[in-house]
Amino acid sequence: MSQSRAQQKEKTRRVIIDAAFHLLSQSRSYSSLSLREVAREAGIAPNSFYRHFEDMEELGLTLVDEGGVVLRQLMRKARQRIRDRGSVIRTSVETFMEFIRNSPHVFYLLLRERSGTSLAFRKAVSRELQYFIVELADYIQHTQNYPAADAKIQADAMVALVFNAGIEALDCRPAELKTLTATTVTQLRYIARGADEFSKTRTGTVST
Amino acid sequence: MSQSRAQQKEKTRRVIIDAAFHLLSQSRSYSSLSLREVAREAGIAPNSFYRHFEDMEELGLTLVDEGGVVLRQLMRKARQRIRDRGSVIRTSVETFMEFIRNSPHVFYLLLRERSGTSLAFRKAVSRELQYFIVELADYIQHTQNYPAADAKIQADAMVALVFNAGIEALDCRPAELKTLTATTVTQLRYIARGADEFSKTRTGTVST
DNA sequence: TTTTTGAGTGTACAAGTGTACGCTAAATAA
DNA sequence: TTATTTAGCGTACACTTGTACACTCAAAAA
Repeated sequence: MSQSRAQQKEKTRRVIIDAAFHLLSQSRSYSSLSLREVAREAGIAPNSFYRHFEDMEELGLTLVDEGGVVLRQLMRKARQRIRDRGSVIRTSVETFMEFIRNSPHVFYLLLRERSGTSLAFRKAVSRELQYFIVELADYIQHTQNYPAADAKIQADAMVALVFNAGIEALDCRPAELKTLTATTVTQLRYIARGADEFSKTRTGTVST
Repeated sequence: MSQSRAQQKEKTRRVIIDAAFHLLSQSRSYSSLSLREVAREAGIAPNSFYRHFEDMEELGLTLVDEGGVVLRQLMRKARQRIRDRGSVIRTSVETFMEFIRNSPHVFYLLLRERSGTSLAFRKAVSRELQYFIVELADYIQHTQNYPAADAKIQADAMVALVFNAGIEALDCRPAELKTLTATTVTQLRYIARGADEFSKTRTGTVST
């Protein structure tokens, strides 16, 4: 039992992280959380917080990283499903909607900090989203045989639309969610189809 | 001078509103503003605030309304420009980018409160954006001769993408802004083209 | 004229905040 | 064994917050 000290510390760290995630909700953004509040929720003294994090910003960035892990797990799951039953677009959108329902706290965090007041946060979230975009762009590039740049633009648009749908999903009753999903699927199809047509029609220059 | 009393009140109200807008910035969201801070910026006593607004939420909703006015002015301007020199998509995107540069405070507000913690705010911003979407859908419907529902879906996607570009524009150096604009224009073209193709190919049912 | 109204002020208070400082006690090192 | 390290705590302090209350004094009403 030569590392029980470090183990205990790691455990407390987890408690703090979980407490912070738990406090996030539709009516509570990360920036509105106070250090004392997180400490209270974690069941530790306010000062103990500093044994684990420099300040709230450092904790926040840790949360974003953890959120990124959840996102990548989601991505893997989606890939698996696509292999199982085809239909890239519908499967992706449905998997994402499921994610929002299952891990709303993570989604709140990423969504809000993406356009939040802290540059460090914005960068961190942006970096996590890039994984998604790059991966999707790769997929498009290889299955559709597009130039990498075009695939990236397309993937970027698709992720933006899915995220946008996520925002609307927050205030949706379950019934409306189906419509929203269908709408989003249609929008992604427009993009896929449009990009496809452009790649066929590729003329030298395009007029304004 | 029989209404100088009401005039003075209106004037102070404006000072408060302007003070609040002035405090908004890339590093300052509305929800992080305190009543005292706004009062300080406006040069009035904290208590005087209550002579004009019930609480900070009421002031915030007023700001969103005023932001909506700015947006609609923008829309009118864009329509004029389109009439002058064609090219709907490029003109719209450029006008919007200009708006972000000229009225960043308004954009910060709408952007953040759209996915913020207050339902009232989310609804208010959503309502303002609907003007945009409906107007754009109308345009598409009439110039392209689409069913209203399809046009709405298309317009919705376009506004989402332009807004998304706006988020990225916030952390852009002017040089990158040109690339971003070009990318966004391409994305909107994908949608326009994709929707067009779908409307042509309209078969009975579409498989998953 | 006198009376009433109401925008704006100053004081005050309870509640919450971040964090500095010094301590305890248990795990680890010597 | 003894000495050192360190996670966690309690107290304390200076600060900000929202807002209740009692006032002023000029404009509007009577």
